[in-house]
Amino acid sequence: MDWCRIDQKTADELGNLLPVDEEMLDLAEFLKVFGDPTRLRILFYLREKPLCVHDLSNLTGMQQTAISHQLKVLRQMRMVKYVKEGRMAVYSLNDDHINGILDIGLLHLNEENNRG
Amino acid sequence: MDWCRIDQKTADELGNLLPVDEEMLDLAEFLKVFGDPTRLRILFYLREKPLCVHDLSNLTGMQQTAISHQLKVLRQMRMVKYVKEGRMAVYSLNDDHINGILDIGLLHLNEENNRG
DNA sequence: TGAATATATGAGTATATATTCATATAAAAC
DNA sequence: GTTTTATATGAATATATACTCATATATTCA
Repeated sequence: MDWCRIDQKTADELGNLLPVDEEMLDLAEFLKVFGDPTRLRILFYLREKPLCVHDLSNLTGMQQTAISHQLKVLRQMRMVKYVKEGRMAVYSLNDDHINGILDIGLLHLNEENNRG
Repeated sequence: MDWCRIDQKTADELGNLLPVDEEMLDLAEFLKVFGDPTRLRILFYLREKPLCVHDLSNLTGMQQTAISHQLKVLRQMRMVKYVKEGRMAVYSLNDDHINGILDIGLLHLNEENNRG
């Protein structure tokens, strides 16, 4: 084997600390959701207040269909839920980890902004 | 205006709670890094131990060039740093927020796995 | 000096994806 | 019952991106 710095035993130990491949794919798929500004905005709004599609569309300045498509992604990842009120669908957050990640994101932003 | 549920005042208040557009783009770009399984693996390995490119390549089972390309992304986002040791480049984490996000990711994974 | 090793990078390619447009469904208003 | 409103969705398109291949650079070793 041609390892620069670590031996097989160390490699095995490291490997055991990580999620297995399938879990890693699931995790990447979950975290990928946070990597789009439209979805981020939706999540930031919903963390403040349950909102209907039309309001999210107006708040973000995006077309209704664009919002609906992104809400579908968020629904499929079980990150939001909704209740029907008449012809409206009122969406809200459905995953406790979203707030944690958004908060870390804000911390990161602040530190980046306070850089020389 | 045609808001289903909220008025202009509420909309303005909500808007003030969110990062402005440019910051939102930066934040999405930062969080997007976590949305790829190869980069995730690199980050999980580096959080345990500084490693050279070749070891990361062996540990992940990815080609050296693929790892180098991803390390370039991570460098440009200032999420990793490296020191040259002879002809090796030993990489390590360079952002305190990475661990927080990875930890939340693991929590999320566990909860998803403990579902019916 | 020449060969091997470690890393980086540009080009090309295949795939993913975010948005728009057209349209469907369903509830409310008239 | 027809129109309007709220939402969802399939198709098409444009863009982003992850990987591979070829290759360049730089260091170590013989």
